[in-house]
Amino acid sequence: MRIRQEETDSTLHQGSSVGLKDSSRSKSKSQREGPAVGQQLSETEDKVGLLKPSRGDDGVAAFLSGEPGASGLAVGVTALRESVEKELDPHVPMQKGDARNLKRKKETEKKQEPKKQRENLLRKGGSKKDKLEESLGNVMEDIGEEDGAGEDKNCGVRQSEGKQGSSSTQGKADEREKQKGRGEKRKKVKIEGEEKEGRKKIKKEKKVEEQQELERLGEELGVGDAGKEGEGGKGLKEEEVDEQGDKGWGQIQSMKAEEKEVGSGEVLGKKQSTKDKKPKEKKKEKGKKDKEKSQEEETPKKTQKRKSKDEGEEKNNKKVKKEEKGKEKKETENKWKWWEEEKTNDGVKWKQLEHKGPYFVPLYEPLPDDVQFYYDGKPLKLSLATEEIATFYAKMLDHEYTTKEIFQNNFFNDWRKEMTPQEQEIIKQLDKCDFREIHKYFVDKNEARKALSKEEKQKLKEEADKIQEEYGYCILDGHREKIGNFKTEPPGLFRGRGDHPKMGMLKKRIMPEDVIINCSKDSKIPEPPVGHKWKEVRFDNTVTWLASWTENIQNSLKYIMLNPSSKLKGEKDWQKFEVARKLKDVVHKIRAQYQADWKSKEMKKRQRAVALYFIDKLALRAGNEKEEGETADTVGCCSLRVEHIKLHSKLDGQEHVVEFDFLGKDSIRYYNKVSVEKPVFKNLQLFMKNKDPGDDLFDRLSTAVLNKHLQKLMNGLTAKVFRTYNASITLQEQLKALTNPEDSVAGKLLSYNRANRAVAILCNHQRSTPKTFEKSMQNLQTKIDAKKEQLEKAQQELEEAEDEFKDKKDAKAEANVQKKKKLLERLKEQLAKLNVQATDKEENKQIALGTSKLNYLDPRISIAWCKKFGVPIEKIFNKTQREKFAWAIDMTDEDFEF
DNA sequence: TAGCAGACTTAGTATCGTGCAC
DNA sequence: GTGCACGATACTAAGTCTGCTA
Repeated sequence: MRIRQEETDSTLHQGSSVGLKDSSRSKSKSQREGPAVGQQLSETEDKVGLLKPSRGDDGVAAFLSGEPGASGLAVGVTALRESVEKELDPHVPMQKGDARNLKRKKETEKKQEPKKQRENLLRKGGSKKDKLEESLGNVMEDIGEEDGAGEDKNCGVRQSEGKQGSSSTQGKADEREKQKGRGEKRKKVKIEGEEKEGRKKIKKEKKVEEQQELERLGEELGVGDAGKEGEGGKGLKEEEVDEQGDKGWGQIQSMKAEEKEVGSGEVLGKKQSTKDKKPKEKKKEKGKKDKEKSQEEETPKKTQKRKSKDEGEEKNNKKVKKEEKGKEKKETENKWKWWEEEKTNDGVKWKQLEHKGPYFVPLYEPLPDDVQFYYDGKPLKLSLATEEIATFYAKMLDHEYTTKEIFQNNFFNDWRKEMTPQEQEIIKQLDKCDFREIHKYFVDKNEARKALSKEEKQKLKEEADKIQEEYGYCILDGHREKIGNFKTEPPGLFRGRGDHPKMGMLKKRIMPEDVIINCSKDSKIPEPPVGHKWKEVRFDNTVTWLASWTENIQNSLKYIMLNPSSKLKGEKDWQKFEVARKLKDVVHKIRAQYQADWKSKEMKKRQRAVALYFIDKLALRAGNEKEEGETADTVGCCSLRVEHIKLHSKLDGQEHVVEFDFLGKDSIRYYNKVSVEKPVFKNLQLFMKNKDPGDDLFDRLSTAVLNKHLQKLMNGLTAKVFRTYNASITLQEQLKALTNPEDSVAGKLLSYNRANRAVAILCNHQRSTPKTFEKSMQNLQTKIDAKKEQLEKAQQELEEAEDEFKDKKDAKAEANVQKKKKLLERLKEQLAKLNVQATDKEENKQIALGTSKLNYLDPRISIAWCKKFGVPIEKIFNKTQREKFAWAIDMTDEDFEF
C-alpha cells in the first residue's frame, strides 16, 4: 500500500490507468485514497504491545492545580474574559502573518490562470462561494465591532482587505465574486508599496495598542507577566481556568522519576552480558556446526554426501570470508580515531583537502539506426539533443510518473525547448509521440546486461571499482577519507515526490563549467576533463564540501561531500547526540515553561507554546515556510493550516482529541488522533476561530521565531533536537522495558526491533509494503508448518526411544533417548526462531526502521545494550552502519546512559 | 528584521549483490 | 544453474537551520 499522496488530478492519456487521488490543498482528506495510516500504525503498535513513550501525558493536574482559587474565577469574569479574548483575537495583526500573507498574495498573482482554474475544480465544492461571502461578512463585522481602528486590528488577508476602505472593500468584494470558488485566502488585492507602509503603521499601532491592552489587563488581573499569570491563574477565561483536575500531564514528575531511575544505575542482565560475550566467529562457527549436526540427524546419508561434495567449496568460502574479515579488521585497526584527538571550535573544518574532482557521467550514446521514434504513426529521425531527452521519457514509460499530467506537460514543455525549429514544427502533441521502440531497446539492453557472463560482470565490476578507487576518496588532513557521492548527477527527468509541480522537467547535464571545486591551496588541484575548465576553484576550509554545482530545477546547490564514516560527518553526528543529551537535563523546565505559556496573554506566546508541545509530544518537524508552487504542498508543525486538524471534544472515549491529517516531508501522510491537555485544546479552538481552512494555524509563529526562543532556553537547541532527543530516549526506555535477559539472542533482537519500531512510529517513518511481502509471508508460514510437523515427529520418536530404553535398559537405547531429546530441543528453538521472524516481518511491513537508526538514535544506546545483553553488534548494525558509528563503538561501554 | 542563499541533515526509493532453495 | 528474496548500497529529493544582506 502506498502511503504517499502522490496521484494527480490529471486526465490520463497514456499508460495504465491509476486511481485518481485528489491532490489539491483544500480537498477533504477523506476523499484521498489510502487508509488512515496513522490508525494502522497505532493498531500495529497495540498489536505488538509497544510501550508508548512515557513523556507524561497524565498528571497535569499536579501542575495546574497549583493555581489557587482558579475554580472560583469561573463566576463574574465575563467582562474580563472578553477583554482577554479580544487580546487573543486571531485578527490582531501578526508578525509572521503580515509577511507571509503578503507574500502569498504576490505568489497568487503570479500564478498562472489555467492552473488556478484547474485548482478551482478541485477545491471543496460549490459552497465555497457562500463561505467566502459569509467570511467577508464576518470580517467586516469584526472590523466594525472591535473598534474604530478595526482595520488595524485585522491581520493577514483580512488586514489588507479591511484597510482598503469602503469603496475599495466593495471592489474587493466584487473581485471575490469573480474569484469565487478559487478557494482560501491566497487571492486578490494589490500589495504594492502602500501595503508595506500600511504594515509598518499597523505594527507600530499594534505595539502601542498591545502595550495599552497589556497594561490594562495587568491592572485588572493584578499580574505583571505571563509567568505570574500562570501561577495565579487570575484573569483567565473560565474555560481555561476550570481545566484543573481534568487531565494530567505529569511530565515533570515522570522526568524526575526517570532521572531517579537512571541515577539508581539499575543494570538489567549484567550477569548475562559478561557471560555471553563471545567472539562473533566462534558463535558463527558454533551455529554452523549446529546446523550441520541438525542436518546430519535429520538425513544423515544425504547430508554426508552433500557435505563431502561441498567441502571444498565451503573451505573456499571460509577462506574468502576470513580474508574479508581480516581486511575489515585491518581497516578498523587503521581507522583514524579522530574522536581521540582534541577538537577545535574555530569553524575551520580542515587544513588539508585534496581530491580528484567529481566523476562525470558518460556522455550520451546515440540510439542504433534501427531504433525509431514515431510521431503520429510515422518514423521521425531526431536530432541528437532531442533524441537524448526522448530516451529519458522512454526509459520511464512503464513508470507511474509518465501517467501524470503534470509530468507529461513539464516534460513536453522542456523537451520542445531543446528541439530544433524543424522538430518544433512537427512535434506538437505528446500523445502523438510513440516512444515504445526506444523503451523496448532499453529494456532489452537491461536484460542483456543482466545476462552477462560471470567474467563479463566481474570485468564491469573491476572497472567500477577502479573509478571508485580513483575518484571515491580524498585526503583530509593527511588521512584517506571516503567520499559520499563522487559522481555528478546524470541528466534526466526530475522525479519530485508527491504532487510536485515540477515533476517531469528536464534535469540538465552537469558540465565541468558548472562545477565549483573546493580544496586546499597547497594541494594538487584537480584537472578538469580535457577541453573543459572548472567554473571556479575555491579554497574555503570553513565548509565541508569538495565540489558543488547549481541544479536547474529548483536553482539550488548540490554538493559532493564525504561519506558518513568520515571524520567531518562523524564529529557532527556525535555533537548532535550530545546536544540532544543536554536537552535531557533541561527538558522538564522547558515543558513547564511552555505549559505556563499556554495561558499567556500574548497570542504569539500561546501559539509558540502549543507548537512546541506538538513538536515535543508528537515529534513533529519544525515546518519551515516554503515557496508556494515551487514544491509539493507539504507542511510541518509551524506551517500547519486549519484544514490539517480537526478538534473533537470527545472521541472514542477520549476527551480533547486533535485529529491530525496532513502531508509531511516527502509527501508522507501524517495521520494521528491525539488526546491533548484541555488548555491546548482550548487554545487550538482559539487559533482556529474565524479562520478559513487554508489559513495558518499558527499565524504568529515561524520556525525562526521558535528556534530563536529555543536558543535562549538552551545553547544549540532547535526544534529538530526534540526529535533526536525523544527518539533516543524512547529507544532507551523501550529497551529497558522490553528486554528480557533470559531471552535468546533472537528474542532480544525482536525486543530491539520493537523498540526501534516504537521510534519509527513516533517519527512517522513509513515505507510502502514490499511488493513481495505477501508471498514471502506465505513462504515463511509454509516453513513454520513444516517445522511443526518435524517437531511432532521428533516428539513421537522420542517417546518411542524412551519406551525402548524402558524395555532394554542398555547404553545404546539411553544414548538414543538423549539424541532424540536434543533433536527435539533444537527443533523447538528453530520453530521459535521462525515464529519470531514472522512476527517481526509482519510488524515491520509498513515501517522503515533504517531512518531512525541512522539519524535519530544515539548509537551508543544500542551499543551499550548489545554489550550489556551479549548481543553481537553485527546483529543490529551492518558493515556500513558500523563504519558510520565507529566513534560510538570505540567509546561506549555497557553502562552508557543517554 | 525579513528574505534569501548556502550548507548541511534527513528521507524514501531504485538498484545492486548475495545467499538460498529448488 | 537459475531464479527469487532480501539486505545493502546508491541516489537524490526534501527537509532544517545559519548567517549574510538590504
